Amino acid sequence: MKAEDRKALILECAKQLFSEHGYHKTQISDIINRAKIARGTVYQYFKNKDDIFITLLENYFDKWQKILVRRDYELDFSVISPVDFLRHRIRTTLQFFAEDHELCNIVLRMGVGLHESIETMINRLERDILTIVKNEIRFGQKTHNVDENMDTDLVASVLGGAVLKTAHFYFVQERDRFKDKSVDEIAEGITRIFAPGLFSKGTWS
Amino acid sequence: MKAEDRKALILECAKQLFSEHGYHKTQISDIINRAKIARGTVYQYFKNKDDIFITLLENYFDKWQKILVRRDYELDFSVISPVDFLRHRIRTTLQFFAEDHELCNIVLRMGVGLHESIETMINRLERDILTIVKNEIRFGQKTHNVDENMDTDLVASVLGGAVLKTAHFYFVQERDRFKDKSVDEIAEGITRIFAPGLFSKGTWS
Amino acid sequence: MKAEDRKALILECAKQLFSEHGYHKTQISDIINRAKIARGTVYQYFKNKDDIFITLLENYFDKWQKILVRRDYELDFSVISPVDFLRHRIRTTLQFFAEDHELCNIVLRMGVGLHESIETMINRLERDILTIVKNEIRFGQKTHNVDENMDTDLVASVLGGAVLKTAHFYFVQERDRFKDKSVDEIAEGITRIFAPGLFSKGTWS
Amino acid sequence: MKAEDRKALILECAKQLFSEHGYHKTQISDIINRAKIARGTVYQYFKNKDDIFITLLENYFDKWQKILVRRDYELDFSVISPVDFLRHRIRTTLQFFAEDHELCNIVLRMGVGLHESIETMINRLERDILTIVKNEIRFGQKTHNVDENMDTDLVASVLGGAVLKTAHFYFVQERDRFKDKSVDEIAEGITRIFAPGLFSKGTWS
DNA sequence: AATGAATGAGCATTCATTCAT
DNA sequence: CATGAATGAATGCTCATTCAT
Repeated sequence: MKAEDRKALILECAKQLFSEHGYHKTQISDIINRAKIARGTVYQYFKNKDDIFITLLENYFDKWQKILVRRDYELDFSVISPVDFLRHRIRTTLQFFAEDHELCNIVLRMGVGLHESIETMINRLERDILTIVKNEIRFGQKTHNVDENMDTDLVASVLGGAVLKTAHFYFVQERDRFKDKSVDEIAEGITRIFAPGLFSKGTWS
Repeated sequence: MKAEDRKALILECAKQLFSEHGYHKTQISDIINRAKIARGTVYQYFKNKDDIFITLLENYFDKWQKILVRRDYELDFSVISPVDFLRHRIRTTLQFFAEDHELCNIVLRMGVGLHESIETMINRLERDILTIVKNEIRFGQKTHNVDENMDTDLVASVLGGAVLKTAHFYFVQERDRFKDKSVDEIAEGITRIFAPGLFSKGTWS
Repeated sequence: MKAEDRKALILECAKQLFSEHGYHKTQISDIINRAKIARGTVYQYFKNKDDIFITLLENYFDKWQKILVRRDYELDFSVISPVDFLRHRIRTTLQFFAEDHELCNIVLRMGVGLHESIETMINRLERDILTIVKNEIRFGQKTHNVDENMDTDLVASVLGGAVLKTAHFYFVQERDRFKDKSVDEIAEGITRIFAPGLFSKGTWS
Repeated sequence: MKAEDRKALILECAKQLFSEHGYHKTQISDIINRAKIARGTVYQYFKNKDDIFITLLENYFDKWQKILVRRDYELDFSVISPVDFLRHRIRTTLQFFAEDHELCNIVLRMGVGLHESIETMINRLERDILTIVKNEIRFGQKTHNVDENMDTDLVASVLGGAVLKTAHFYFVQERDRFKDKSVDEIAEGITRIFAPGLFSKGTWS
């Protein structure tokens, strides 16, 4: 077996396991068992466990950037409409994640790998939050303020993802940079983005 | 010191540490050092380390639900417009997260305690993704397809959060339930939600 | 409740628990739960956990010595035969253990209190040893060398207890004192004690 | 060093320590210090501390059974007398224990690792019991009812071991099975086994 | 290069004992 | 005397990493 193949084998097995059980619950033992190689071999190709994980992420990111660039060549910007461009971007991104759900899970849920009981709790919490959002959209549909053809699962997921990520962005990640930004201002901004799409009936035939 | 206070003290210290360093890198020793209590005391109030984390999440979720209910009393549904309702919901949720950025960090599971180098890598990846999205929005603004008053940070965060969360929802979390749903269909749905808000000029005065 | 009663209560509960689960697996918590007293109260009457155990053993030994002395008054040595004396001594001792099987268990099986799996193993080993001895006695009965009315359970227990205890006495406890004593010599001695009783037919009508 | 040797080394050191200080007082640290190996090495060969102990017991029991079988080939059952057979069995068993006094101590479970003070107390109790028995035998010798050549240490050990083991067997171990058996019946049985051997003068020349 | 036995720092958890109320 | 919250020393076990073969 060639060196490159062996490295790829380790990465593939690690990817599966990191996705299934998360970083912490995945042990070197698990990786070598699945790859059917010796313990020391891992360290011939990777500095340590972190290195495997980072390589995985880097590969993934590179792949994404390449896809973005490649797909762009297919677009003729002088012709395509903004809506088509947005749709294209979203589709390309989704396609990318759809093709490798394991890496999708790793990148978007790095927190996985806590103990059983905690995972259960987190999953319940996530589901509960989405359910609440979904119920409110359905209420909007009943009162004829929201298009009945809208997919509630989709809207809940989009809204939930947007709001939570934005909260995290302003209040944690870039907290210092935006410490003067008021909650009202952010809420207003998000509302303006969503309101037209959510409350303009007839677009979801 | 009353028993309830002591339990609250442990939770408070644990919350800070879990937020700062994540679950795995936070040790019982860190908690007791910060709380200035004895090792055994932790186990008088909590079954184990997991129990602390779960209690934190549960408290947080309860708190959120209570706030949602309480704020709803302030609304007169017969009068309020759908947009106002949406804005209200978003503001309430943001407010909640803004008030406790530590729990925000824990719940949204960034920095769950991976090693230094991995955290760095993940953060870079996240920032890079947002930057790409931001650049595209700016491009839209230059071509006068997107309102120039729009906050690119906000839109990037909203769009990024929405798309990534939706990818995770359909391709990982609820993969089996939606295995027949096509990527195009999902992309179309997301586009319909965002397009009206993003490309209707004049709403961001 | 009077002080003496309270001390007796603690001893009684401790005795039960030490017998059921052994010294190590019995925790102070178990004792105070069963006695329905406070944790600190135990230390008002006993210096520490050891003190409880030792008090239990001492009480037991005192009791036994008193019974031995008391019963002796009932005997008229000028009349009683040696056999009757032996029978009397054995009966008295057995009676004593029979009256308090919990303390019997504590005194005779101090080793109890290991982990589940070990206890299981030890018990199996003990049963296996007795079974082997029993089978050999039955073989003796089939070849008409041993009285058929003899109770094989009893003989196995007596022989097993005698040989194992003697081994422990000469090879562990008093090893130094008897380092010159040969195994053959000891085996010969034990044989002489048992042979007449085991192979004289007709005594077990 | 070969793997089997290393496992044997751990077992040997553990055996010594378990015999010296008992199961509970023997720590993994003690074992690795004596074996001069690393902490983790222990867990490469044994699942946990219990596993070491159980392996020790199992090895010992297997060894005993094998010796019993091996020695039996040496016997010609058509020729050997019952007394010779009994002597042979006892000698074989004693020989086995004599060869490994450490395992003897472990199996017969004295000194299972209680605290210093308790061990002392238990040992005193044991010695006292044997002394009482010994004195009574000497009294029998003075009254010429017991052969003067009899070894009082031996008889005390045999009688003590037999009676205590039998008490434990009927009143604790197999309590439910024999709840109808009277103390008198048991005492009578034991007496019949011992009386002929103890009171027939001239056999101990 | 490949192997896998050996390593040992690191950590959660237990539980007898204390002491302020 | 009684209480029970607080204490902290003690310990078994894990698992990423190393290195001699």
